[in-house]
Amino acid sequence: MSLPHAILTALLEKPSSGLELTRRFDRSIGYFWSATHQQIYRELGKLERAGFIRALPSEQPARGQKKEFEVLPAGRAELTGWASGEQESKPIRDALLLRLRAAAVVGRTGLDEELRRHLGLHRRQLAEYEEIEGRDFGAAAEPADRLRRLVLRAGIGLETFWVAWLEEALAEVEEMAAGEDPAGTADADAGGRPGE
Amino acid sequence: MSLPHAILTALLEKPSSGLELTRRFDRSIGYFWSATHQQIYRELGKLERAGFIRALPSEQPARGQKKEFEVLPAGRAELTGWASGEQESKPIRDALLLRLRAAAVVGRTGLDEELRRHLGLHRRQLAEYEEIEGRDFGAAAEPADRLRRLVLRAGIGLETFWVAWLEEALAEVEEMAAGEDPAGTADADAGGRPGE
DNA sequence: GACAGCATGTAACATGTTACATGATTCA
DNA sequence: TGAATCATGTAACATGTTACATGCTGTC
Repeated sequence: MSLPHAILTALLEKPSSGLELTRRFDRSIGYFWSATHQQIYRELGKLERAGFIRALPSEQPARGQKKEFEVLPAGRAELTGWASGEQESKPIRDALLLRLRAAAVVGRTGLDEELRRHLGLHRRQLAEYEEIEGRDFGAAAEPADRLRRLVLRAGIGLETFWVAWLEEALAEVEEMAAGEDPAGTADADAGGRPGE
Repeated sequence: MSLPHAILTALLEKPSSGLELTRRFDRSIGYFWSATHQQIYRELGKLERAGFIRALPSEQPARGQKKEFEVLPAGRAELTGWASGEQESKPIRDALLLRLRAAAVVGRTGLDEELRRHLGLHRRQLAEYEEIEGRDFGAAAEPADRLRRLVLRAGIGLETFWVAWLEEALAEVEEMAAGEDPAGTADADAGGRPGE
């Protein structure tokens, strides 16, 4: 139940059309909550029917015509309630970690290239976040900007972690390849299973 | 498309029934790929129909009777292909960050308590991971265990990050409360919007 | 008027969540 | 025999993904 609240937040920051929202979900908000345009249009319809948002009156009701939405008081109240309550964070769900665990059982063919590729991606993302921080956030500003900067710093911290972990993982995998299994393709045994 | 592969990995590590899998998805594998028993049973059905796994022959086909599964060669091949190919990691999706961003617009009522609560949860999770590392992984072992340890170290790194970030966020939010907005409940304005 | 690009959608399907249903086993 | 627990499932719905459909606007 977070996409509607992401949309309400974005619309409070600035009334927008579906496509404008889609673009903002590719940057900004999208850095920690992504959504496709199909999801956004579907959700805009629901929010409108629920009375949380309304289309800005601009006479065109037709398909292919731009349609801007703004948040109504009920929508702001809904968002306030959601933001101030309790909510558990979901456990980690990461396919790369899963694949590492699979590689422990079926062999680590191609693993080092994949780790290197991800390392490159995360380094690029980290650089992008750091550029945004340098460009948009200078000295301590008003509360709203300080909160947005905290969010950005979470992104920076996470990417920093991934870069460090991937470097560690790559070193470990290369050391394993240099060691007892020159081909690096043999299946590992299934005995022991610590970590259960 | 990761749950079937998570199940194949788990079954290769050890043939299991649906309920046993469910339990392992609450520890171990579940630390980076969670699943409920309903998902697991549904997926076991699909994997069986696809010829990737089979029920161990033990005569009982009835409801309420334990049913153990093992991976067939086709299943192992499927997993090997999935683990050795390319695959993008999904962008971050974190509701707490989204709520921080919402708080920048609708006010930060209750935010500090929520941050403290999450800090406690992440500290506990970190301690659990560290205990597992100390208990199950000693000196460098065989390749399979070294890979599993790498996965665990990702969990440790992520929790370490969250603890550090939450401490930073809490300090910042408390400083904001001590500053220009004693009540801490007023709405922030919507002007500026850096980070777009 | 043809085409590119903008803008809004529909449809079908996969995955994840929540609530509930049913049968087997054990033990008081 | 009745309650607790183990074990396997169904149903309904919410959310996310992929592919496609339709109408508008500007420009060559």
